[in-house]
Amino acid sequence: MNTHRIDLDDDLSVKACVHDYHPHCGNCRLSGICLPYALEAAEVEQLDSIIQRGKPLQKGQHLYRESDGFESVYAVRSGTLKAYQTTDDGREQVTGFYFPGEILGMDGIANNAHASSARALETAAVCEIPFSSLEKLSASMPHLQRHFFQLMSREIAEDQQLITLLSKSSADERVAALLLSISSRNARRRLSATQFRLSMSRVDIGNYLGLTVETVSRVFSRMQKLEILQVENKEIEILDLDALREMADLH
Amino acid sequence: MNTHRIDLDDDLSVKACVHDYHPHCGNCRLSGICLPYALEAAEVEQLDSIIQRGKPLQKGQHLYRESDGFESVYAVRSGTLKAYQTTDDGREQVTGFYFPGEILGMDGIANNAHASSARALETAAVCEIPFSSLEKLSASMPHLQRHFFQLMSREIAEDQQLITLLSKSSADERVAALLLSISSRNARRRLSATQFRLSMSRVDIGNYLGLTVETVSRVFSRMQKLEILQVENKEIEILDLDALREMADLH
DNA sequence: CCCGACCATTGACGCAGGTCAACGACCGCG
DNA sequence: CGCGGTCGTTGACCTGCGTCAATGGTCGGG
Repeated sequence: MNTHRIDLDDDLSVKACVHDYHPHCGNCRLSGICLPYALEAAEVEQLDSIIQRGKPLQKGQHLYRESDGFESVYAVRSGTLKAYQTTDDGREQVTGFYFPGEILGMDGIANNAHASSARALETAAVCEIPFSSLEKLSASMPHLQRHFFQLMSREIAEDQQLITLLSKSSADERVAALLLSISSRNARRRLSATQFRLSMSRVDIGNYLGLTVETVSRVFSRMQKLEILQVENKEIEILDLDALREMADLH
Repeated sequence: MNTHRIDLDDDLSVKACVHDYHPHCGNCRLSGICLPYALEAAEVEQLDSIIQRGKPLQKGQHLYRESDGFESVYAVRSGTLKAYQTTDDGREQVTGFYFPGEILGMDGIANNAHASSARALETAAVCEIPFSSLEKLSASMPHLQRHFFQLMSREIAEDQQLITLLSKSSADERVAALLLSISSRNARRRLSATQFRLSMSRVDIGNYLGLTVETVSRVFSRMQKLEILQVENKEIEILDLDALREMADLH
């Protein structure tokens, strides 16, 4: 079922109790991804103290909506979320998928209002990090400040990667690139880089990549025929990683 | 010729001298765009002291290159720059145009190396802001810290706009959106919102928008025929702003 | 002032991927 | 366990934009 949950629950805080256990950053398996390396225990403790952990989001539930007031950024603890914008004429654009350890909501800082909406693609837990507290804390913790600059910078760099992808690549390249991205993000969390379950629908994939469902489906079929991929509904197995890389790079 | 230069030079610092005049933030006409509003004079002075102003870039000259070590972010003082990435297979992707008052280079923070290259589209002057100094200063100036978070957040939000554009829009919509973007950025600098000179080539426009030169050219011609635009080489006049907006929104 | 290189425009044509349609598979629900 | 709804796949067809090619226009350098 939900392997992330298992990942996270096997090392609970000492404060844990049945209906209100309290996981914290100090023992979170994902801290290597979402926290700066260089933080000292006391600093982690401080950071931990500002973080709020709400009840899990159910599939389809919103974490925040476009134009909601901006209060916090969020770290994904388990599950997957998608961020998306709605254009004036009602079309939807998925701008990103967020996996455990990743941070979302940073596009809301500029105007004190979220520039996108975020909803859970499956049951998901998040850590809420109130931004005003984070700002204050950053001023006294250089590592933390730097880390947030870096996180935002990475988001920019990744968006630019996506821009290039959308602007220059064929359908095959786009799908290949997404699969490789998911693969490497899985690897970072010590999950399989070659076998995983897509938590998003084909519609979402197509939307994200600027393709129609039909095209995404055809690409999957084609890759399966070429024995690059094993597709069984949402279950994906990458059979030939090199071929996939080649596909993503150039035509 | 270069109206920006005139804009900037008519109010020189008292320290000005022939070969080494020293403009500073306190009297820069663009400070409303690139600095936080809430900064006090003494704070501006401090910020000013870390900023370096090199000699102008000539057309085509690089400000930084992809994978150069990351040292600074840059504020455009005059002229225009483009940022672009080069993919493995040699294709180029323009990721942004930067006008006076705008800040570039923030994508380099994540990995301590620039994620894109930046070159001048015409003679341009920039203020170099060493990032390590900026970080230190931010820690003691909450307004400044907040401002930089906001700037980066805005860059993210804008990139996401572009993603939507590339993913969902027709050639007409893309070109219309770019023209409107330039128009409103001009307005912010108190230049004409309806008449301007495109500093970038059709190739760059096409590249940025994920279109070929030919398509860009055809769209311009079509818009001219519809009396939405007056195109005379790089000189653009928007004749019907509403029609252009309509074109950008939906089909 | 002239030349060559580059830039922009326009036309003819082809193709990748969008659109429309039909159908099968899966899944949550009663 | 059967039923309706959503999701995914596949095929046939169509079209917007890319590609190729030819021509004119502009600009910087000698």
